[in-house]
Amino acid sequence: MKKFKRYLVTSALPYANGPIHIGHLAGVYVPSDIYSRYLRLRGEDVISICGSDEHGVPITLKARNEGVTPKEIVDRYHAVNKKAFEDFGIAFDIYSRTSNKIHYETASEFFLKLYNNGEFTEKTTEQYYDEEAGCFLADRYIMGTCPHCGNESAYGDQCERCGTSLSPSDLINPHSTVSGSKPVLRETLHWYLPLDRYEPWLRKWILEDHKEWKTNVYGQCKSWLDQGLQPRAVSRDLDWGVPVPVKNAEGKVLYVWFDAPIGYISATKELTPDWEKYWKDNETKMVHFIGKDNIVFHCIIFPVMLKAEGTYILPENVPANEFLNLENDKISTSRNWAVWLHEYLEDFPGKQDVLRYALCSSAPETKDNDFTWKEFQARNNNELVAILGNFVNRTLVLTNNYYDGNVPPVGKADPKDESVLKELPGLKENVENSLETFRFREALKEAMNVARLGNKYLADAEPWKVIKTDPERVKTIMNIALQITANITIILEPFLPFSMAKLRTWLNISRLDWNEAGKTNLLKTGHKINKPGLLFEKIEDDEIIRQVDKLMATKKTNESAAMILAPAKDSVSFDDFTKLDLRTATVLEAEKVPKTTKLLKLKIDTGIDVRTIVSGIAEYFEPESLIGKQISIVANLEPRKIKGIESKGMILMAEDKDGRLFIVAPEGKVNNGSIIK
RNA sequence: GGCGAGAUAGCUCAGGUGGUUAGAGCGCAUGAUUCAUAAUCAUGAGGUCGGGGGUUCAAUCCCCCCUCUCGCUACCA
Repeated sequence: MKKFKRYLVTSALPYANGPIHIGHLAGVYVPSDIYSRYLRLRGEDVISICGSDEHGVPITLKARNEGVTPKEIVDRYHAVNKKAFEDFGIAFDIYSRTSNKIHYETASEFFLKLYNNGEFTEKTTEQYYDEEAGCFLADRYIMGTCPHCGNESAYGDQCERCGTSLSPSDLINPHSTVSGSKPVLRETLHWYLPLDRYEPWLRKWILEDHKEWKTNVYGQCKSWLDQGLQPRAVSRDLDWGVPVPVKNAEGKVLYVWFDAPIGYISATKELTPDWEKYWKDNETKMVHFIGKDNIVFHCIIFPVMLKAEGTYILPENVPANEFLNLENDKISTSRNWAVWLHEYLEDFPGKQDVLRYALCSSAPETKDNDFTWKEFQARNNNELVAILGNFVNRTLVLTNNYYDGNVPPVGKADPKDESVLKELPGLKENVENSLETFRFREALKEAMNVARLGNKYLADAEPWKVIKTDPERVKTIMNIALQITANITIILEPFLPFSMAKLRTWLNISRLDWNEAGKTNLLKTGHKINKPGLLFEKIEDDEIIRQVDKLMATKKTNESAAMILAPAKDSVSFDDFTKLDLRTATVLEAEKVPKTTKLLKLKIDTGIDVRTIVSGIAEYFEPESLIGKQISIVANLEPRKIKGIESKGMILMAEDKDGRLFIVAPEGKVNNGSIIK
């Protein structure tokens, strides 16, 4: 394996429109922190970079909703998250933010360099424009009626009620959320990064040179490359972000995906004048810690940017994790289904390491994983308390009882002692190998094996028995148990920094270098240790019940929450109503439209004719079950081609809160073609 | 529908190159033990490796088909 002189560790920049939750931690920040703490402990030159990602449309929207400026939003969450990370012991060397001046400069320079090198293509497209407010509108700024579910407050990119993804042109009665006026299409110029130009290079760099990447990462990249890459716009019409630094670009900013990863660079610049050493020297190993939603940006787009710029190094690895669920349900900010870091820190003061441990032991490394409070409790009580805390406690208590806290001398080691001591270097190596291949769960398990080894040793050697018959022998036993304890302070340090700091004060030692691990003379004979406390406390059922209840309350709130009903529509004249030709009809044939998930092709008898309707209902109805069913239709809707099939009309359905569809039909059998009025 | 990832013990997961009897932690059962926060240590039970075909002397692993979960994507008048 190539040896590197220094390390640059980046962690995905959290988006500054909400607080950090356990999903972020398990996927990104806990692993990256363990990794960088381990490297520091080994004495490597390593910097760990993170910061708030503060641009983009969602922040401007949230600001608008709350009637504050975007700056106020990002200031708020930057402060909350920065503090939460600090309190939790995520030891970034810098937690910067993309609204900093240095970032504007860095991002502008980066853009200009690519611009001047002719790396961009320009394209004029039609975008929606608000004539009253005098600005272009991002999709999110356009609202209208969802053509799918009738929700009148659907956004131009998505209807929040039925989850359908939309484009602004889909909306019925679109209006700008800025001024309320009707948006018009207007031409606008944007710059594009032609990813396709770099496809051959990417194929080699990833598919051939980085076969060691995690299968989920590698597979996803391959999938993108095989589908063929498209040029991607690097600018947007928006007033919140880094302005595009060229002429005739008023009102245009760098698209947030372009701007955000450059945040890693500007944060490094802010941290050290030596930043180029980390970004431009082949002897630096760069590692991006991210979640799986970010794979394409960090493995394809950002590398293309760096490559196009020409002077930067590329990541050696991108250990993306999958997602963490919470109590069997997807973590969701909008549904408040999460364990928020700042709340955890309040509810469980001093228990940072417990959460670090629980999240690392069940990190979603190879597939989505589920966090439950019951498991959290079990990890604490059965592992941290019972195995680690207990071993440390019995060793320190015995030492204090027998020797008044002085480390006793080692006598002649018997074969049992020697075999135990010989295991230490092996365990240390196991942890190293696992960490260096980004298997954090495995690394933690191996690290805990040191404590297991200690417990087993004590049980076998039985110093509390031997003390009655051979006190000299007990000195050796306790010395060895103490050396194991000292090893624990090193090997578990990257995972449990708070507890190991505590343990060091009890052992009365300062922090030891990783390379000391495995040695059996870390504590000198006669060294005086302090009175210990408890390393971990049991977590009782009531604390867990309280947390689960909190979540159940959330669930109840969500379930009982009234369906978000579309507001009443403007009244229409009777004449307008009579323009609609609503009729009864009967389904004659029904089949799935090939290569679609939702579409059914129906042949129906409308009384006046037999026609074909394509309808997006396949997820809720078996085709056969519809045959013979009476339905209601809009008979005079403009025909439209869907997946190449001409659809003449629309079937009326009632949609429940959860998206389930129900046929709207006459109560009794009536003739096909009967008018509905 | 397409693409990617996954499905292994009650739970969470290993199983790098196909090769004895498929492993670990937690949980469970039994025994030992009492220095320790009812902690520890030992032993054990527990598996149709999602289902079905195929290749092979040999398949958890390779190939094909299917089912289910997650993500990306297409589709919704």
